[in-house]
Amino acid sequence: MKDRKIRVRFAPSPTGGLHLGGVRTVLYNYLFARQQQGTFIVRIEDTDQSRYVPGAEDYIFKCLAWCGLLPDESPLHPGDYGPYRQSERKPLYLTYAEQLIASKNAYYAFDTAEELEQMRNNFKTEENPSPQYDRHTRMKMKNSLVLSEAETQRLIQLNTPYVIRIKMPENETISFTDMVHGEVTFNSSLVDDKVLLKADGMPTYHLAVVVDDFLMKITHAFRGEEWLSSAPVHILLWKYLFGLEWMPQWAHLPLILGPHGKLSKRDGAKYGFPVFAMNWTDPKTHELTEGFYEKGFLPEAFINLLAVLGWNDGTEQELFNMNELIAKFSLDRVHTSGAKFDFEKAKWFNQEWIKKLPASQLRAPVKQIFEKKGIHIKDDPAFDSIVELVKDRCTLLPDFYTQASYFFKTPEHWDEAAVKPKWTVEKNRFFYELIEKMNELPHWELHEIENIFKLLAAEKNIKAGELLLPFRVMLVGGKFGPAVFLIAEKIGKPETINRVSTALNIFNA
RNA sequence: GCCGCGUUGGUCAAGGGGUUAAGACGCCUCCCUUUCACGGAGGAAUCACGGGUUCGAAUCCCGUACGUGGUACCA
Repeated sequence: MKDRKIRVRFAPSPTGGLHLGGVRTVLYNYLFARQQQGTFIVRIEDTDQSRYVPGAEDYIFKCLAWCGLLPDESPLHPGDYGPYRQSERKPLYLTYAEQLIASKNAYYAFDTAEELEQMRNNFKTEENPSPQYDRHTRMKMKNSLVLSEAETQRLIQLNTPYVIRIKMPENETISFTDMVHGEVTFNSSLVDDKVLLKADGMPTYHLAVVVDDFLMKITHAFRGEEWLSSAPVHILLWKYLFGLEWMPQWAHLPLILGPHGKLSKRDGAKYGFPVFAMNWTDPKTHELTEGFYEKGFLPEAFINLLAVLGWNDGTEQELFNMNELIAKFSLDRVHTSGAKFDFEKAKWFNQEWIKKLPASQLRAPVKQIFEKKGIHIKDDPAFDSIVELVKDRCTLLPDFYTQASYFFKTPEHWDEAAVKPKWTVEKNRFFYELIEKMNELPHWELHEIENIFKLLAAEKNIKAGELLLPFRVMLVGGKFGPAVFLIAEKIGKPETINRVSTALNIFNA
């Protein structure tokens, strides 16, 4: 790889939701690009027309926007290396595939799907349950290696569907230095003759990545570890087509695992945690997979938790903002082993970020939750002070609703079980008299309220502590929330009196 | 089956020949708090196994086991 401007790319296939692991790959790309003053590109790998899913591409960009990981070049903001969708680059690939045929590193294959299946069945043994199209079998198939030149040309003239396959060399050692794994070695004899160009004229991933990474001048290529096994194919393609000195440096990132093996949508549904960045509804099955956004995560927290799932800076620091990540991220501290995703820890990150951010930054998303529940916020400064008051009690954004909705509306149910067992006629009388005292109170202010409350309690010879919990349940509905007199002050005199008398009816029923 | 990559508490992890093997999440106990949280103090729990190399191995080497990915005209 020559010395040149850093260019990295995230290359998603628009076939569905954007997975946790996908976002982390984007993130590492982004951090690396920003740190190295490079360019971050998004290229859409839509070469499989049978897997085209409408809406998936828009969805991906929506997720990136929410995460704050916007690319410098993409189909939406093209740079000088477009088009940025592989489907729009289709004519390019044939040229390169034919170049490989000319150099005898690839060949035409005319086998039908049925013939391939037959081959696999014929050669299947106990030791080899999945025979490959490789040096053992290719001479028994229908391809330009066994057919005469004339016959090959004739079939092509006849519009016989064909694919172009790479011809893997025999017994060559292929190795490269991966930025996270170090030296990785393969024997070419063990790799099959992968299809490079499909019968519909579209390239497979293998051809497309190599061609596009070259044409787009990619210098560093990050991808999931599931690609490591096909690295030898890509390395050979680089060697045959463009020269190894132009090949990007590879970084194969460790997988993110679920509770039992690879993390899947199913795990999310089963264990009740999101696996996609944002909600995704499959347009065919209408199946909804939950997203971190809708679950109530802050993008800051989502980015933070993803960054440290497979990387750390070597210190005890766990909370990082984007700028710190850009400054501190380094590939040589990315782990080699997969990490199990722990939703409990993920929630902790969100809670930390809620505590960390000022109310002014929490306001917009929290407000949105209230609006959805039918509570319209008019007074932003007042709302901010309430957000500030309850944020220590919230781990996910919707918690703000349960923790603060009583500031805006009368509770619908009361935790009677917390009060009733210790309810007495004396307490009952206390609260009736409290209503009167509150009514007479000229200045509705925290300390004044507390004062009359305590004086009355002393007068009635009841410990204030005995009365505080019932009072709280009357105002809040349950035994939670900040200081009870503060709540009374905030909701105002008429509403406090209203809630006390409403609750009294219920406690006495 | 074959090939690749991995393996430090339940989970995320630091440590890369000599350490009482950090820290975080979660769990438990206590303190703070007339609620719930926040905060604070403590606790239980670990180097997959077997062989080497070495005065000494979590750390290096080799096996084994296990996990994981690949083995598609999917990415």
